[in-house]
Amino acid sequence: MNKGRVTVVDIAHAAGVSKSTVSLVLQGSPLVNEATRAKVNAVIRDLGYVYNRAAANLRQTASSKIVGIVVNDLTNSFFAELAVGVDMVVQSAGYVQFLANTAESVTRQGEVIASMREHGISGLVISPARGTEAADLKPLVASGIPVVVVVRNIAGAKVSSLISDNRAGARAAVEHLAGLGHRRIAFLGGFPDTAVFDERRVGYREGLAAAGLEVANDLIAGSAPSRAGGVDAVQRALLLADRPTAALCFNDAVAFGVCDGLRSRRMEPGVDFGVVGFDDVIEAKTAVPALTTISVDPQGMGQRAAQLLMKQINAGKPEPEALTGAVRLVVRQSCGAGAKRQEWRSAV
Amino acid sequence: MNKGRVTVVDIAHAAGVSKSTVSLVLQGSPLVNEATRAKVNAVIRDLGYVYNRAAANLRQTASSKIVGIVVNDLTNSFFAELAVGVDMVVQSAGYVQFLANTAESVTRQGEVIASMREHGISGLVISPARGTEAADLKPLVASGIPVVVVVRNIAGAKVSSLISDNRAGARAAVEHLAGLGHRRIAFLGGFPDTAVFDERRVGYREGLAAAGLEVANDLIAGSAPSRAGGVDAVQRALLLADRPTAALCFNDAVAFGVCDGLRSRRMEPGVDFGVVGFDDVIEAKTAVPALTTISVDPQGMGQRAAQLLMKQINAGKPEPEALTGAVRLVVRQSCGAGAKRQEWRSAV
DNA sequence: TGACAAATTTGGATCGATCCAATTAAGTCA
DNA sequence: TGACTTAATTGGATCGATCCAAATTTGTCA
Repeated sequence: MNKGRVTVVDIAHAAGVSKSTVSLVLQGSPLVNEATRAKVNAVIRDLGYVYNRAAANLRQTASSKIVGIVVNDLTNSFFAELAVGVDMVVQSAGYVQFLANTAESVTRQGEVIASMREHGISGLVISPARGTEAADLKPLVASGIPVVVVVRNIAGAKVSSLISDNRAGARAAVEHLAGLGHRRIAFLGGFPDTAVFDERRVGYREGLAAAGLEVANDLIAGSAPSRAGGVDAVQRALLLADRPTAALCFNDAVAFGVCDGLRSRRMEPGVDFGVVGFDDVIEAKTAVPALTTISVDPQGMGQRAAQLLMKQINAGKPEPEALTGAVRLVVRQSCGAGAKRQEWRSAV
Repeated sequence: MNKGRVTVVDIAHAAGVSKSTVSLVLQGSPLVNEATRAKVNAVIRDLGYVYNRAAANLRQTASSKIVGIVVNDLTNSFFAELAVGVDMVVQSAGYVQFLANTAESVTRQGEVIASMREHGISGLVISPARGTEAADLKPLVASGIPVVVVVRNIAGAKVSSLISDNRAGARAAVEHLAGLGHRRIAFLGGFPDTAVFDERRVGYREGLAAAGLEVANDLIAGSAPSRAGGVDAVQRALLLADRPTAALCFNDAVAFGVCDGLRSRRMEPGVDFGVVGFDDVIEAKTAVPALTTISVDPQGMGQRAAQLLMKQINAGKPEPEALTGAVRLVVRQSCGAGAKRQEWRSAV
């Protein structure tokens, strides 16, 4: 008994052919006679044979049919959806994915990438942890494995990237709020030392400038990019002498927190204060009030990233491409667009 | 050039030793002399050698250091956190995880399990898709691979399971609401054809009985187990002649939807209507009002499931165990416990 | 029927790391 | 120094599937 494991040799023996023939059947070669093919397939089914990919991949000509996906925070539904998008494409291409969560730890990220390399991934989609540098991906890229960076860019890394158009999105949001009559528009939440924060802040400023509004630094209040952070940020903003009447939030989680914070001060989002989020997570649509936000479609983004990766894997030699994901403003209730026109003044 | 790939033989040649010695160094054997070990390690670093796990696993004595995790809906943050919990344990045990999302498709689930088998996983944690039968896992268990089923049980499958104590949780929630003075308590949301729904409904009935309340079937309103489903379910419940004044919801997502639905009818959750969720997802704590719910701790559950799996992998022969996860009632605002005592009557 | 082409089948070498038995080097002691 | 133990190293076989060149069978036509 070979530990219960059935191999090509066992199949060959039982079917009365050579292992080479069995191998040809396995890969659906047209060289093999229909009658033998049928017989071999029957034996395969009878013996409960399981193909051993690891053994096949040993030949250097073969590729592993495994891709890695590394995300910085899977508990954030944005990234969970991103992973689902990748999974969909990867699965239908006959690949499987190694998924690892780094929880924003560059150390752990290094470990999982090393482990994935040892397991022979043929490509990697990564949403890097905060503080990731080009050097962290260097060995991977050097060995010719295609890498697609999503969501957060890494300066100087010679890899493909798929980043959503944060600047244009933020700008559109601010212009929309200005169009509704708001004069004091805050930018709430997010860690100021990240590239994404930077891009959105630039867009925020552009939007203000385009609307002929003054840019005041006290209207920018960073925080953790979470619901709790949003509560915190809006509370600080409301302490200002000259209060904002609306806010663009770093992301949807922050925006929900801002709504919570407003309510705890007896202000109703979309009525007493305009709120715009960023990302358009699934809950944005069904929340009350429904969240006006910049739609990024994380699942679609995951799909595009995976498609790009697949293209590069098949191409053999990866040619870095930098794509930007289109974003669009989705107007719902939280910005107050439906409410009757009024002058937005700081309530006392 | 071997396609740039560095192997043990290359290392051996460069270090002036045999491949056997290199292999011993790789596995940290005490048999090798310190001086040679140092030299070999230096060469390994210099040449940028990457260990090839697939090749090593080819020997039948070795195990793959890969586990699979299959979830039915990764976009649901409950399962995303479960996956994170599994990932934590698995990573620190030096394993990597194949993660696949089935989106409740039994067909896809079958495909991914087959694919994982071909890649030689040494264990599987699975939250099965709706409609999964014992037969779907049969070949896997037959080949001696440990399987841990989480969240949803599969009748008749000879595998280990880790299911949270749905009955006790639901019962505690209902007794709590009854203790607050509620007489008409609804059970909202969830698909009625699932085991989890069944268990929670049993607990709901037990709770009503224990409080001496009548069990009325019209107070049970199923729906999709999502935020949108919650909105829908509460709206139907409020159309009843004899309206409920509180509800136990199938899960937290439904509970949030119920809050949304109440607000859209100008009722405030925790004031005009008592709401209790199930699962205790991260947002439950920070939502406004904070959600009273049954805490299941999905991340901890993932960890326990992974630990159980690891134990079985190391044990060699998997001995099926059925564990139930403890749950506890977390009282926050949405149930109205903080509000001043009053008679709960159906508001007109 | 023999010569030749086309269709099938096959043994052996190969991928990269591990394991075993066997060999060599170093150390100990009478 | 020789006999012996202990430490360190090594060649070859092995895992399971693939690939190649070579062998075998079948088919075609003069």
